[in-house]
This record gives sequence, structure tokens and C-alpha cells, in this order.
Amino acid sequence: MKLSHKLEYACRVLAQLGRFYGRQRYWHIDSLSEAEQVPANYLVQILNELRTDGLVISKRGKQGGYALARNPKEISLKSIVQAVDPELLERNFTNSGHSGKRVAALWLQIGEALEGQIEALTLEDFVVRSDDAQMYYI
Amino acid sequence: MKLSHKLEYACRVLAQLGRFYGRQRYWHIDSLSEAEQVPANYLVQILNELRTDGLVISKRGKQGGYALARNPKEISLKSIVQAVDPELLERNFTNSGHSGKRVAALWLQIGEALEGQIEALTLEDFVVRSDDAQMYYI
DNA sequence: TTACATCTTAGGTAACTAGCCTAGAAATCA
DNA sequence: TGATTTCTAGGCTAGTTACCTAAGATGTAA
Repeated sequence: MKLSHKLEYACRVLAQLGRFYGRQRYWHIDSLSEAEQVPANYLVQILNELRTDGLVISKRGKQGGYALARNPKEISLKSIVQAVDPELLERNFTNSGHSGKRVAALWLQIGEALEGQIEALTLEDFVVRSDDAQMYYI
Repeated sequence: MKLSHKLEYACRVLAQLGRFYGRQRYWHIDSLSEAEQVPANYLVQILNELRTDGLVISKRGKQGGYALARNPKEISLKSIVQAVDPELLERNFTNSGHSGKRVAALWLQIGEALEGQIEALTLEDFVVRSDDAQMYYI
């Protein structure tokens, strides 16, 4: 499984936003960029796509920034993928040639299993809480 | 799940070779190209990679061509992927940023599930036998 | 041995894409 | 109004994909 930078960036930044969901606070692009090591100029685009897909909300001007649009538990990984890298879930089998149908059918099956996995995870699973951090180092 | 043309071509051509495994026969590139609708000039490269990975054997000169190196049941889909499009199974998580570890861990899990699927299938599953063809049209 | 069929190999290339950067417009608030 | 921040559209470069070209190597059959 090879990820595009874009999708990995999106997961990390959303996870970071998820940590503080519930508090009345907007995050600057620069803070997110630094916290999750994502090039700021690229992050702008990514957040933009997440916004048009309704996963984050934003506010301009002073005190502006980005925040999650809803509870991390209600944001499936699939919706993140669809917002940022929909190609990952696309099916592009051509069905041509003598074995085309069979090959397409089997890969479809594999793709659906993958999609099932991605549907089952939510942003909550990606959020690193302080207690979790301890778990890693026991 | 989006496939590269290369990988889809490889699956189709190997499936075609699989149909006739056991009979003493070599297939010309041109026949394979036509049967599975794969550009001949590209197919040369693909077959070459399959050969260096030991999945097919070849013979030059008159009566030459390509054939499967072993029983379709003993050729896993994973070995096909590795021969032709190893990137599909590569892991390229960066682990950086505050949420890097967690994000990488979860995607690793997804990737391993995918790899499991691909390991479980063999070329035999891709081979379209004449009886199968009937099944499709009942 | 000769002719020829076929694979082998190296190289090239056009089109596309990923991953950024730039710069100005627009909104928000003191 | 002016400082701050997001918003939007565009451009750019290195790399990749999906092929094509052509000469060379090798085996087969007559």
C-alpha cells in the first residue's frame, strides 16, 4: 500500500485537529504545518479540498484558522480519501481482451475488501491522545 | 483500487498462458497481444520482467515464444505484482509530524490486509476455462 | 550453412501527474 | 483603516507512465 503524500498529510493534519475537537479554537495553517511537518503552501490546497468536502470549517482574518467540522468519530477514513485522493478508490479495469472480465472481477473483489477496511476506520482511530502517547513508551 | 495498465496487462496475458499450461506450446508475442488486447511493443517489456522473475519461460527462433514457467496454482498474484508493479506493495510512510507514527501504523495495517488478499489468490483463479465461460452466460 | 522467425535489449519520447511555490484577492477584527 | 489570516488561480519542475523504434542475438528448419 503506497500512499500519496497528500493523503498522508491530510490524515496527519486532521488527526491533529481531532485532538482538540470540542474546544472553541481555530488552528492557523502555520501551526498545523509545523506540528505535522507539512509544507504550508501545499497544506493550503489540502485544507481547501477538505473544506469543500465538508470535513473542516475555516474562518478568515484575525483569530481565523481551521477546525474540524464534526466529531472525529463521525469522519470515516473513506470520506478523507474521497476528499483528497479519490483515485485510490477508483476502479479503472478495462474489461477487454479474452481474460478481461475475469481479471476485472477479481481485482474488483480486492478493491472492495480494501474499501471495507477504509470504511471501518474513523478519524478517532487516528487521533493521538496524551494517554496513548504513554502507552507507546511503557 | 486503481490498477496500472501494466499490471492489468500482465494478469490478462498470464491468464491466457495459464489456459494452455501443460500442453507443449509456446505463444508468440503477437498472438498474446491480439488475444488480450495489449500493445505488442509494451508487452515485450512486460514479458521480459516476468521472465527475469521466473514466472514465464521463452524460446527464440521458429516455433519460439512464451509459456508459463510452472503450474498456475503455484503462481501467486503477489509474485505477479512483485514482478511487474512492486510499487503497489511498497510502504512509504514518513512517520514524521506529531501524528506520524499513528497514521503510519494504521495504514500499515490496511496495507497488510491488502497484501494478505493478494497472497491468497493464484493465477489459477484468473484462468478462464471453457466451462467457466458457459457459467457467465447461463 | 543459409534464411528467417522470434526473442532481447537499449534507447527515446509525448503526455501526464505530484508536489510544491507565488501573488494577489477577499474576509475578519481591533 | 490597517493588520492578519484564509482563499483562489495559476505556474513550475522533476519524475512517471505507456508506449514506440531499431538494431542485435539466438535458435530452427531447410
